Amino acid sequence: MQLYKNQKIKVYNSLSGKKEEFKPINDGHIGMYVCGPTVYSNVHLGNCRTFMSFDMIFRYFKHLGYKVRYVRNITDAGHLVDDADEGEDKIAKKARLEQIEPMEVVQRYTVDFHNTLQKFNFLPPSIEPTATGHIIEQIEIIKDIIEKGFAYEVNGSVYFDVVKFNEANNYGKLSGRKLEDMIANTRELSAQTDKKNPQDFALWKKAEPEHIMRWPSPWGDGFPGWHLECTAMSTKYLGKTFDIHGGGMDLKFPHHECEIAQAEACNGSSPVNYWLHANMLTLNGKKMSKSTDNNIYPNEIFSGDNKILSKEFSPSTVRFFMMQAHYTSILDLSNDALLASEKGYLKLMDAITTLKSLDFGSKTEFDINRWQQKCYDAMNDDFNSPILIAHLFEAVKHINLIKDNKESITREDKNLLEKILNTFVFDILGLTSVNDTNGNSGKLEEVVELLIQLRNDARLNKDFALSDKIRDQLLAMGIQLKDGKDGTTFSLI
RNA sequence: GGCAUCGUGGCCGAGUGGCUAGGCAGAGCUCUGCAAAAGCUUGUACAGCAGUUCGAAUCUGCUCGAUGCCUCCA
Repeated sequence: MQLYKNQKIKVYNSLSGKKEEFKPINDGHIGMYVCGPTVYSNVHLGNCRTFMSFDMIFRYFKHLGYKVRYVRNITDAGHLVDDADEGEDKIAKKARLEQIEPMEVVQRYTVDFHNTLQKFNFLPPSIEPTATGHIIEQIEIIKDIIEKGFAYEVNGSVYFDVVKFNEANNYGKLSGRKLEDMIANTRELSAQTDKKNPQDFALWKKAEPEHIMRWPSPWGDGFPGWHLECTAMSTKYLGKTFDIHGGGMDLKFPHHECEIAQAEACNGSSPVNYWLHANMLTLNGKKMSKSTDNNIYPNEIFSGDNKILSKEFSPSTVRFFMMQAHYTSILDLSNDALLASEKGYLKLMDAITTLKSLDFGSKTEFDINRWQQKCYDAMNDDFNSPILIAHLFEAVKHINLIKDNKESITREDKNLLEKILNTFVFDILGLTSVNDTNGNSGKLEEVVELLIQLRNDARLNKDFALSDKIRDQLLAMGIQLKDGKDGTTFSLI
Protein backbone atom coordinates (compact mmCIF):
# COMPACT_ATOMS: atom_id res chain seq x y z
CA MET A 1 0.00 0.00 0.00
CA GLN A 2 1.21 3.45 -0.87
CA LEU A 3 2.03 5.80 1.99
CA TYR A 4 -0.23 8.52 0.66
CA LYS A 5 -3.28 6.51 1.55
CA ASN A 6 -2.47 7.07 5.22
CA GLN A 7 -1.19 10.63 5.12
CA LYS A 8 -3.74 13.39 4.61
CA ILE A 9 -2.14 16.55 3.38
CA LYS A 10 -3.46 20.04 3.89
CA VAL A 11 -2.23 22.86 1.70
CA TYR A 12 -2.72 26.60 1.87
CA ASN A 13 -4.55 27.51 -1.29
CA SER A 14 -3.96 31.13 -2.30
CA LEU A 15 -7.14 31.08 -4.33
CA SER A 16 -9.41 30.40 -1.35
CA GLY A 17 -7.12 31.88 1.28
CA LYS A 18 -7.57 28.75 3.36
CA LYS A 19 -5.85 25.52 4.23
CA GLU A 20 -7.63 22.78 2.36
CA GLU A 21 -7.36 19.05 2.30
CA PHE A 22 -5.37 18.06 -0.76
CA LYS A 23 -7.13 15.67 -3.14
CA PRO A 24 -5.58 15.00 -6.52
CA ILE A 25 -7.78 14.81 -9.59
CA ASN A 26 -6.56 11.32 -10.42
CA ASP A 27 -5.94 9.05 -7.47
CA GLY A 28 -2.24 8.50 -6.99
CA HIS A 29 -1.21 11.04 -9.62
CA ILE A 30 -0.28 14.68 -9.24
CA GLY A 31 0.24 17.34 -11.88
CA MET A 32 2.30 20.29 -10.68
CA TYR A 33 3.41 23.34 -12.62
CA VAL A 34 5.88 25.92 -11.32
CA CYS A 35 6.86 29.10 -13.13
CA GLY A 36 10.55 28.81 -13.88
CA PRO A 37 13.26 31.40 -14.38
CA THR A 38 13.80 33.89 -17.16
CA VAL A 39 17.26 33.06 -18.40
CA TYR A 40 18.63 36.49 -19.17
CA SER A 41 20.91 36.72 -16.12
CA ASN A 42 22.32 34.55 -13.35
CA VAL A 43 19.70 32.93 -11.18
CA HIS A 44 18.64 35.03 -8.25
CA LEU A 45 18.79 33.65 -4.71
CA GLY A 46 15.14 34.53 -4.15
CA ASN A 47 14.22 32.40 -7.15
CA CYS A 48 16.23 29.58 -5.64
CA ARG A 49 14.16 29.74 -2.50
CA THR A 50 10.92 29.45 -4.44
CA PHE A 51 12.19 26.53 -6.50
CA MET A 52 13.62 24.89 -3.40
CA SER A 53 10.26 25.03 -1.66
CA PHE A 54 8.66 23.26 -4.59
CA ASP A 55 11.56 20.83 -4.80
CA MET A 56 10.81 19.86 -1.21
CA ILE A 57 7.11 19.52 -2.01
CA PHE A 58 7.92 17.42 -5.08
CA ARG A 59 10.21 15.21 -2.99
CA TYR A 60 7.56 14.71 -0.34
CA PHE A 61 4.85 13.74 -2.82
CA LYS A 62 7.23 11.29 -4.42
CA HIS A 63 8.15 9.83 -1.07
CA LEU A 64 4.49 9.26 -0.32
CA GLY A 65 4.27 7.20 -3.50
CA TYR A 66 2.48 9.63 -5.74
CA LYS A 67 3.34 9.62 -9.40
CA VAL A 68 4.13 13.27 -9.91
CA ARG A 69 4.52 15.06 -13.20
CA TYR A 70 6.39 18.20 -12.23
CA VAL A 71 6.68 20.80 -14.99
CA ARG A 72 8.93 23.80 -14.52
CA ASN A 73 9.44 25.98 -17.55
CA ILE A 74 12.37 28.00 -18.84
CA THR A 75 11.37 31.42 -20.06
CA ASP A 76 13.69 32.12 -22.94
CA ALA A 77 11.75 34.64 -25.00
CA GLY A 78 9.21 37.34 -25.16
CA HIS A 79 9.92 39.53 -22.17
CA LEU A 80 10.28 43.25 -22.45
CA VAL A 81 12.93 45.33 -20.78
CA ASP A 82 12.28 48.01 -18.10
CA ASP A 83 10.65 51.35 -18.90
CA ALA A 84 12.97 53.05 -21.33
CA ASP A 85 13.09 50.48 -24.08
CA GLU A 86 9.87 50.01 -25.86
CA GLY A 87 8.92 46.67 -27.18
CA GLU A 88 12.42 45.34 -27.14
CA ASP A 89 12.80 41.82 -25.97
CA LYS A 90 14.78 41.48 -22.76
CA ILE A 91 16.83 38.64 -24.09
CA ALA A 92 17.39 40.32 -27.43
CA LYS A 93 18.59 43.46 -25.68
CA LYS A 94 21.11 41.62 -23.54
CA ALA A 95 22.38 39.83 -26.60
CA ARG A 96 23.05 43.07 -28.38
CA LEU A 97 24.87 44.48 -25.37
CA GLU A 98 27.12 41.51 -25.20
CA GLN A 99 27.44 41.08 -28.93
CA ILE A 100 26.18 37.55 -29.03
CA GLU A 101 23.22 35.63 -30.28
CA PRO A 102 20.04 35.61 -28.16
CA MET A 103 20.15 31.85 -27.92
CA GLU A 104 23.71 32.10 -26.69
CA VAL A 105 22.50 34.21 -23.77
CA VAL A 106 19.75 31.72 -23.14
CA GLN A 107 22.19 28.85 -23.20
CA ARG A 108 24.68 30.50 -20.90
CA TYR A 109 22.18 31.36 -18.20
CA THR A 110 20.31 28.09 -18.52
CA VAL A 111 23.55 26.30 -17.78
CA ASP A 112 24.19 28.61 -14.82
CA PHE A 113 20.69 27.91 -13.56
CA HIS A 114 21.15 24.16 -13.76
CA ASN A 115 24.59 24.30 -12.16
CA THR A 116 23.31 26.30 -9.24
CA LEU A 117 20.32 24.04 -8.71
CA GLN A 118 22.56 21.02 -8.82
CA LYS A 119 24.73 22.47 -6.07
CA PHE A 120 21.60 22.90 -4.00
CA ASN A 121 20.79 19.25 -4.67
CA PHE A 122 17.57 19.85 -6.59
CA LEU A 123 15.75 16.99 -8.22
CA PRO A 124 15.22 17.67 -11.92
CA PRO A 125 11.58 18.30 -12.84
CA SER A 126 9.76 15.75 -14.98
CA ILE A 127 9.59 18.19 -17.89
CA GLU A 128 11.44 21.47 -18.34
CA PRO A 129 9.86 23.02 -21.42
CA THR A 130 10.99 26.25 -23.04
CA ALA A 131 8.80 29.07 -24.25
CA THR A 132 10.50 29.19 -27.64
CA GLY A 133 9.76 25.52 -28.10
CA HIS A 134 6.03 26.10 -27.75
CA ILE A 135 5.29 29.00 -30.09
CA ILE A 136 2.86 26.91 -32.11
CA GLU A 137 0.87 25.94 -29.03
CA GLN A 138 0.75 29.55 -27.94
CA ILE A 139 -0.53 30.70 -31.30
CA GLU A 140 -3.26 28.04 -31.15
CA ILE A 141 -4.41 29.32 -27.78
CA ILE A 142 -4.53 32.91 -29.06
CA LYS A 143 -6.69 31.79 -31.98
CA ASP A 144 -8.98 30.01 -29.58
CA ILE A 145 -9.32 33.04 -27.31
CA ILE A 146 -10.06 35.30 -30.29
CA GLU A 147 -12.67 32.82 -31.46
CA LYS A 148 -14.32 32.82 -28.05
CA GLY A 149 -14.46 36.61 -28.26
CA PHE A 150 -12.09 37.50 -25.44
CA ALA A 151 -9.24 38.90 -27.52
CA TYR A 152 -8.81 41.36 -30.36
CA GLU A 153 -6.13 42.17 -32.90
CA VAL A 154 -4.73 45.64 -33.44
CA ASN A 155 -1.81 46.46 -35.76
CA GLY A 156 -0.28 43.00 -35.63
CA SER A 157 -0.64 42.62 -31.87
CA VAL A 158 -3.31 40.69 -30.02
CA TYR A 159 -4.66 41.76 -26.65
CA PHE A 160 -6.78 40.00 -24.08
CA ASP A 161 -10.03 41.87 -23.44
CA VAL A 162 -10.11 41.99 -19.65
CA VAL A 163 -13.26 44.09 -19.41
CA LYS A 164 -15.24 41.71 -21.60
CA PHE A 165 -13.87 38.71 -19.70
CA ASN A 166 -14.84 40.29 -16.41
CA GLU A 167 -18.47 40.60 -17.48
CA ALA A 168 -19.03 36.89 -17.13
CA ASN A 169 -16.00 35.93 -15.04
CA ASN A 170 -14.08 37.28 -12.10
CA TYR A 171 -10.79 38.87 -13.10
CA GLY A 172 -8.83 39.44 -9.90
CA LYS A 173 -10.09 36.57 -7.78
CA LEU A 174 -6.62 35.22 -7.06
CA SER A 175 -5.02 38.49 -6.02
CA GLY A 176 -8.09 39.90 -4.30
CA ARG A 177 -8.43 42.80 -6.71
CA LYS A 178 -11.47 44.25 -8.35
CA LEU A 179 -11.36 45.41 -11.93
CA GLU A 180 -13.28 48.58 -11.06
CA ASP A 181 -10.62 49.52 -8.50
CA MET A 182 -7.88 48.86 -11.00
CA ILE A 183 -9.55 51.06 -13.56
CA ALA A 184 -10.10 53.78 -10.98
CA ASN A 185 -6.46 53.68 -9.96
CA THR A 186 -5.02 53.77 -13.43
CA ARG A 187 -3.28 56.98 -14.22
CA GLU A 188 -3.63 58.31 -17.72
CA LEU A 189 -0.74 57.18 -19.80
CA SER A 190 0.35 59.62 -22.41
CA ALA A 191 1.92 56.87 -24.46
CA GLN A 192 0.17 55.75 -27.56
CA THR A 193 -1.47 52.41 -27.07
CA ASP A 194 -3.44 50.03 -29.19
CA LYS A 195 -5.29 48.62 -26.24
CA LYS A 196 -8.99 49.18 -25.68
CA ASN A 197 -8.37 49.37 -21.94
CA PRO A 198 -5.18 49.79 -19.96
CA GLN A 199 -5.99 46.59 -18.08
CA ASP A 200 -5.82 44.50 -21.24
CA PHE A 201 -2.65 42.47 -21.61
CA ALA A 202 -0.75 41.27 -24.67
CA LEU A 203 -1.15 37.77 -26.01
CA TRP A 204 0.95 38.49 -29.08
CA LYS A 205 3.24 41.43 -29.73
CA LYS A 206 4.21 42.65 -33.13
CA ALA A 207 7.95 42.60 -33.72
CA GLU A 208 9.51 45.80 -34.95
CA PRO A 209 11.94 45.36 -37.87
CA GLU A 210 15.01 45.52 -35.62
CA HIS A 211 13.64 42.91 -33.29
CA ILE A 212 15.79 39.78 -33.32
CA MET A 213 13.53 37.21 -31.69
CA ARG A 214 10.49 36.83 -33.91
CA TRP A 215 8.16 34.20 -35.17
CA PRO A 216 5.56 34.18 -37.94
CA SER A 217 1.92 34.14 -36.93
CA PRO A 218 -1.50 34.80 -38.47
CA TRP A 219 -1.06 38.42 -37.28
CA GLY A 220 2.40 38.90 -38.75
CA ASP A 221 5.87 38.46 -37.30
CA GLY A 222 6.05 38.86 -33.56
CA PHE A 223 6.50 37.14 -30.24
CA PRO A 224 4.14 35.81 -27.60
CA GLY A 225 2.99 37.72 -24.54
CA TRP A 226 4.64 36.50 -21.40
CA HIS A 227 1.58 35.19 -19.55
CA LEU A 228 0.76 32.90 -22.40
CA GLU A 229 3.67 30.46 -22.30
CA CYS A 230 2.70 29.09 -18.90
CA THR A 231 -0.86 28.51 -20.03
CA ALA A 232 0.33 26.81 -23.20
CA MET A 233 2.83 24.53 -21.52
CA SER A 234 0.77 23.66 -18.46
CA THR A 235 -2.22 22.80 -20.64
CA LYS A 236 -0.11 20.75 -23.00
CA TYR A 237 1.58 18.63 -20.35
CA LEU A 238 -0.90 18.62 -17.48
CA GLY A 239 -4.28 19.15 -19.06
CA LYS A 240 -6.99 21.79 -18.92
CA THR A 241 -7.34 21.37 -15.18
CA PHE A 242 -4.48 20.19 -13.03
CA ASP A 243 -3.68 19.89 -9.34
CA ILE A 244 -1.04 22.37 -8.29
CA HIS A 245 0.35 25.58 -9.70
CA GLY A 246 3.22 27.15 -7.82
CA GLY A 247 5.41 30.17 -8.07
CA GLY A 248 6.72 33.17 -6.18
CA MET A 249 4.34 35.51 -4.41
CA ASP A 250 5.40 38.27 -6.79
CA LEU A 251 3.87 36.38 -9.68
CA LYS A 252 0.39 36.32 -8.19
CA PHE A 253 -0.52 39.47 -10.00
CA PRO A 254 -0.68 39.97 -12.85
CA HIS A 255 0.98 36.80 -14.13
CA HIS A 256 -1.10 34.10 -12.45
CA GLU A 257 -4.24 36.16 -12.63
CA CYS A 258 -3.76 36.36 -16.39
CA GLU A 259 -3.10 32.65 -16.64
CA ILE A 260 -6.45 32.01 -14.99
CA ALA A 261 -8.16 34.42 -17.36
CA GLN A 262 -6.57 32.86 -20.44
CA ALA A 263 -7.46 29.32 -19.44
CA GLU A 264 -10.99 30.23 -18.41
CA ALA A 265 -11.50 32.10 -21.65
CA CYS A 266 -10.45 29.00 -23.59
CA ASN A 267 -11.97 26.23 -21.54
CA GLY A 268 -14.65 27.85 -19.47
CA SER A 269 -13.22 26.21 -16.37
CA SER A 270 -10.63 26.99 -13.74
CA PRO A 271 -7.19 25.63 -14.73
CA VAL A 272 -5.82 24.89 -11.28
CA ASN A 273 -7.22 23.35 -8.10
CA TYR A 274 -4.53 24.50 -5.68
CA TRP A 275 -2.47 27.66 -6.06
CA LEU A 276 0.66 27.63 -3.89
CA HIS A 277 2.79 30.74 -3.47
CA ALA A 278 6.22 30.87 -1.92
CA ASN A 279 7.08 34.03 -0.05
CA MET A 280 10.00 36.37 -0.62
CA LEU A 281 13.56 36.17 0.59
CA THR A 282 14.98 39.41 1.94
CA LEU A 283 18.60 40.28 2.66
CA ASN A 284 19.37 42.06 5.95
CA GLY A 285 15.72 43.00 6.21
CA LYS A 286 15.50 44.65 2.83
CA LYS A 287 14.49 43.42 -0.55
CA MET A 288 17.23 42.19 -2.79
CA SER A 289 17.97 44.58 -5.55
CA LYS A 290 20.82 44.89 -7.96
CA SER A 291 20.57 48.66 -8.12
CA THR A 292 21.02 49.19 -4.36
CA ASP A 293 23.75 46.56 -3.98
CA ASN A 294 21.54 44.68 -1.55
CA ASN A 295 21.97 41.52 -3.52
CA ILE A 296 23.91 38.28 -3.40
CA TYR A 297 24.27 35.40 -5.83
CA PRO A 298 24.38 31.76 -4.77
CA ASN A 299 27.94 31.33 -6.00
CA GLU A 300 29.07 34.31 -3.95
CA ILE A 301 27.70 32.59 -0.84
CA PHE A 302 29.42 29.31 -1.63
CA SER A 303 32.77 30.96 -2.36
CA GLY A 304 32.60 33.56 0.40
CA ASP A 305 33.48 36.15 -2.19
CA ASN A 306 31.02 38.87 -1.20
CA LYS A 307 30.73 41.96 0.98
CA ILE A 308 27.77 40.82 3.00
CA LEU A 309 28.78 37.63 4.78
CA SER A 310 31.74 36.98 7.07
CA LYS A 311 32.58 33.60 5.56
CA GLU A 312 31.54 31.09 2.93
CA PHE A 313 28.55 28.82 3.46
CA SER A 314 27.88 25.47 1.82
CA PRO A 315 24.82 24.88 -0.34
CA SER A 316 23.51 22.46 2.26
CA THR A 317 23.80 25.09 4.97
CA VAL A 318 21.82 27.49 2.84
CA ARG A 319 19.29 24.79 2.08
CA PHE A 320 18.96 23.98 5.78
CA PHE A 321 18.55 27.67 6.51
CA MET A 322 15.72 27.93 4.01
CA MET A 323 14.04 24.75 5.21
CA GLN A 324 14.00 26.14 8.75
CA ALA A 325 11.40 28.66 7.63
CA HIS A 326 7.95 27.91 6.29
CA TYR A 327 7.69 28.50 2.56
CA THR A 328 4.81 30.96 2.95
CA SER A 329 6.73 33.20 5.35
CA ILE A 330 9.06 36.01 4.41
CA LEU A 331 12.57 34.85 5.23
CA ASP A 332 15.42 37.20 5.98
CA LEU A 333 18.95 36.17 5.10
CA SER A 334 21.74 37.55 7.27
CA ASN A 335 25.18 36.57 8.44
CA ASP A 336 23.97 35.73 11.97
CA ALA A 337 21.11 33.64 10.64
CA LEU A 338 23.42 31.63 8.39
CA LEU A 339 25.97 31.10 11.17
CA ALA A 340 23.23 29.77 13.42
CA SER A 341 21.89 27.52 10.67
CA GLU A 342 25.34 26.18 9.92
CA LYS A 343 25.79 25.06 13.51
CA GLY A 344 22.38 23.48 13.57
CA TYR A 345 22.98 21.70 10.29
CA LEU A 346 26.34 20.31 11.46
CA LYS A 347 24.77 19.16 14.71
CA LEU A 348 22.14 17.25 12.77
CA MET A 349 24.74 15.68 10.47
CA ASP A 350 26.95 14.71 13.42
CA ALA A 351 24.05 12.92 15.04
CA ILE A 352 23.39 10.95 11.87
CA THR A 353 27.05 9.89 11.79
CA THR A 354 26.95 9.04 15.49
CA LEU A 355 23.87 6.90 15.04
CA LYS A 356 25.72 4.54 12.70
CA SER A 357 28.30 3.61 15.32
CA LEU A 358 25.90 3.34 18.25
CA ASP A 359 25.90 0.20 20.39
CA PHE A 360 22.52 -1.41 20.83
CA GLY A 361 20.88 -2.58 24.01
CA SER A 362 17.92 -4.63 25.11
CA LYS A 363 15.29 -1.89 25.01
CA THR A 364 14.46 1.47 23.48
CA GLU A 365 13.30 4.37 25.63
CA PHE A 366 12.26 6.43 22.66
CA ASP A 367 8.90 5.84 20.95
CA ILE A 368 10.11 5.84 17.37
CA ASN A 369 6.79 5.10 15.71
CA ARG A 370 5.08 7.94 17.46
CA TRP A 371 7.93 10.26 16.60
CA GLN A 372 7.80 9.19 12.96
CA GLN A 373 4.13 10.08 12.71
CA LYS A 374 4.86 13.48 14.23
CA CYS A 375 7.33 14.05 11.41
CA TYR A 376 4.69 13.11 8.86
CA ASP A 377 2.11 15.28 10.56
CA ALA A 378 4.44 18.26 10.23
CA MET A 379 4.87 17.68 6.51
CA ASN A 380 1.18 16.99 6.03
CA ASP A 381 0.37 20.38 7.51
CA ASP A 382 1.18 22.46 4.45
CA PHE A 383 4.73 21.10 4.22
CA ASN A 384 5.82 22.54 7.54
CA SER A 385 9.53 21.87 7.25
CA PRO A 386 10.51 23.96 10.32
CA ILE A 387 8.33 21.79 12.52
CA LEU A 388 9.80 18.71 10.91
CA ILE A 389 13.29 19.98 11.71
CA ALA A 390 12.26 20.61 15.31
CA HIS A 391 11.20 16.95 15.52
CA LEU A 392 14.45 15.85 13.91
CA PHE A 393 16.33 17.55 16.74
CA GLU A 394 14.31 15.51 19.18
CA ALA A 395 15.87 12.44 17.60
CA VAL A 396 19.29 14.11 17.76
CA LYS A 397 18.86 14.50 21.49
CA HIS A 398 18.06 10.82 21.94
CA ILE A 399 20.97 9.75 19.76
CA ASN A 400 23.38 11.77 21.88
CA LEU A 401 21.87 10.41 25.09
CA ILE A 402 22.34 6.86 23.81
CA LYS A 403 25.91 7.69 22.89
CA ASP A 404 26.49 8.80 26.49
CA ASN A 405 24.94 5.54 27.75
CA LYS A 406 22.11 7.44 29.38
CA GLU A 407 19.56 5.74 27.14
CA SER A 408 19.59 2.64 24.99
CA ILE A 409 18.20 1.42 21.69
CA THR A 410 17.60 -2.05 20.25
CA ARG A 411 19.19 -3.20 17.04
CA GLU A 412 15.90 -3.12 15.12
CA ASP A 413 14.99 0.32 16.41
CA LYS A 414 18.41 1.64 15.57
CA ASN A 415 18.01 0.49 11.98
CA LEU A 416 14.49 1.90 11.86
CA LEU A 417 15.60 5.25 13.23
CA GLU A 418 18.44 5.41 10.73
CA LYS A 419 16.07 4.70 7.87
CA ILE A 420 13.53 7.31 8.93
CA LEU A 421 16.17 9.95 9.52
CA ASN A 422 17.73 9.33 6.14
CA THR A 423 14.32 9.61 4.52
CA PHE A 424 13.41 12.93 6.05
CA VAL A 425 16.83 14.56 6.03
CA PHE A 426 18.16 13.46 2.66
CA ASP A 427 15.18 12.34 0.57
CA ILE A 428 12.61 14.92 1.63
CA LEU A 429 14.50 17.96 2.84
CA GLY A 430 17.11 17.29 0.17
CA LEU A 431 20.09 17.95 2.40
CA THR A 432 23.44 16.33 1.67
CA SER A 433 25.97 15.10 4.17
CA VAL A 434 29.05 17.17 4.85
CA ASN A 435 31.34 14.63 3.22
CA ASP A 436 29.27 14.55 0.05
CA THR A 437 29.44 18.30 -0.20
CA ASN A 438 33.21 18.34 0.14
CA GLY A 439 33.71 15.34 -2.10
CA ASN A 440 36.13 13.64 0.27
CA SER A 441 37.14 10.05 -0.10
CA GLY A 442 37.90 7.58 2.65
CA LYS A 443 41.54 8.61 2.60
CA LEU A 444 40.89 11.67 4.69
CA GLU A 445 39.31 9.56 7.37
CA GLU A 446 42.34 7.30 7.53
CA VAL A 447 44.76 10.20 7.78
CA VAL A 448 42.81 11.87 10.55
CA GLU A 449 42.53 8.58 12.44
CA LEU A 450 46.30 8.33 12.28
CA LEU A 451 46.70 11.84 13.67
CA ILE A 452 44.23 11.06 16.42
CA GLN A 453 46.36 8.06 17.37
CA LEU A 454 49.53 10.13 17.41
CA ARG A 455 47.81 12.73 19.52
CA ASN A 456 46.57 10.16 21.99
CA ASP A 457 50.10 8.76 22.32
CA ALA A 458 51.34 12.26 23.04
CA ARG A 459 48.61 12.75 25.63
CA LEU A 460 49.54 9.52 27.38
CA ASN A 461 53.12 10.78 27.56
CA LYS A 462 51.78 14.09 28.84
CA ASP A 463 53.30 15.85 25.84
CA PHE A 464 50.44 18.34 25.73
CA ALA A 465 52.36 20.77 23.59
CA LEU A 466 52.36 18.22 20.77
CA SER A 467 48.82 16.98 21.34
CA ASP A 468 47.44 20.51 21.33
CA LYS A 469 49.40 21.34 18.22
CA ILE A 470 47.78 18.45 16.37
CA ARG A 471 44.35 19.41 17.62
CA ASP A 472 44.68 23.12 16.90
CA GLN A 473 46.19 22.73 13.48
CA LEU A 474 43.51 20.27 12.43
CA LEU A 475 40.91 22.71 13.67
CA ALA A 476 42.48 25.44 11.58
CA MET A 477 41.98 23.16 8.57
CA GLY A 478 38.34 22.72 9.46
CA ILE A 479 38.65 19.34 11.15
CA GLN A 480 37.37 19.31 14.67
CA LEU A 481 38.38 16.61 17.14
CA LYS A 482 35.90 15.54 19.75
CA ASP A 483 37.06 13.69 22.87
CA GLY A 484 34.28 11.48 24.15
CA LYS A 485 34.05 8.72 26.68
CA ASP A 486 34.82 6.06 24.10
CA GLY A 487 37.68 7.77 22.35
CA THR A 488 38.10 10.58 19.90
CA THR A 489 35.99 11.27 16.83
CA PHE A 490 36.11 14.10 14.34
CA SER A 491 33.87 16.09 12.10
CA LEU A 492 34.38 18.55 9.30
CA ILE A 493 33.27 22.08 9.99
C1' G B 1 -3.12 55.80 -2.66
C1' G B 2 -5.05 50.46 -3.61
C1' C B 3 -4.35 45.05 -3.04
C1' A B 4 -1.60 41.19 -0.64
C1' U B 5 1.65 38.89 3.10
C1' C B 6 3.51 39.92 7.74
C1' G B 7 5.30 42.23 12.70
C1' U B 8 6.98 36.51 18.32
C1' G B 9 12.37 36.50 23.71
C1' G B 10 19.74 38.84 22.51
C1' C B 11 19.38 36.63 17.03
C1' C B 12 16.73 33.27 13.41
C1' G B 13 12.16 31.23 13.22
C1' A B 14 7.21 27.68 14.46
C1' G B 15 2.48 28.07 16.73
C1' U B 16 -2.63 30.77 16.25
C1' G B 17 -8.40 31.17 21.79
C1' G B 18 -6.58 27.87 27.75
C1' C B 19 -1.78 22.26 27.03
C1' U B 20 2.25 25.62 24.14
C1' A B 21 8.19 24.32 18.88
C1' G B 22 13.15 24.09 17.43
C1' G B 23 18.07 26.17 16.21
C1' C B 24 21.90 29.86 17.53
C1' A B 25 23.84 32.90 21.41
C1' G B 26 24.19 33.51 27.12
C1' A B 27 24.56 31.31 32.37
C1' G B 28 25.49 27.05 35.78
C1' C B 29 26.84 21.90 36.27
C1' U B 30 28.87 16.91 34.34
C1' C B 31 32.86 15.06 31.37
C1' U B 32 38.18 16.61 30.25
C1' G B 33 45.43 17.42 31.24
C1' C B 34 43.27 22.10 29.26
C1' A B 35 39.81 23.03 25.53
C1' A B 36 36.23 21.76 22.07
C1' A B 37 32.21 18.46 21.38
C1' A B 38 28.21 16.12 23.92
C1' G B 39 24.61 15.77 28.03
C1' C B 40 21.65 18.00 32.01
C1' U B 41 19.55 22.56 34.12
C1' U B 42 18.22 27.58 33.00
C1' G B 43 14.44 31.81 28.95
C1' U B 44 8.38 36.44 33.15
C1' A B 45 8.55 36.91 24.01
C1' C B 46 4.44 37.65 21.03
C1' A B 47 4.62 46.04 17.42
C1' G B 48 1.13 49.74 19.96
C1' C B 49 -3.85 51.11 21.54
C1' A B 50 -8.89 49.78 22.28
C1' G B 51 -12.60 45.89 22.21
C1' U B 52 -14.91 40.60 22.35
C1' U B 53 -14.19 36.49 26.03
C1' C B 54 -14.24 33.16 32.24
C1' G B 55 -9.53 33.36 29.47
C1' A B 56 -6.02 36.36 23.56
C1' A B 57 0.38 36.31 21.25
C1' U B 58 -3.89 33.71 18.81
C1' C B 59 -10.57 36.81 17.28
C1' U B 60 -12.35 42.22 15.95
C1' G B 61 -11.25 47.47 15.04
C1' C B 62 -7.76 51.28 14.64
C1' U B 63 -2.58 53.09 14.59
C1' C B 64 2.52 52.41 13.42
C1' G B 65 6.25 49.60 10.77
C1' A B 66 8.26 45.88 7.06
C1' U B 67 8.07 43.21 2.40
C1' G B 68 5.83 42.15 -2.45
C1' C B 69 2.55 43.65 -6.40
C1' C B 70 -0.33 47.64 -8.87
C1' U B 71 -1.06 45.42 -16.13
C1' C B 72 5.78 48.06 -19.87
C1' C B 73 8.31 43.82 -18.05
C1' A B 74 9.27 39.55 -14.03
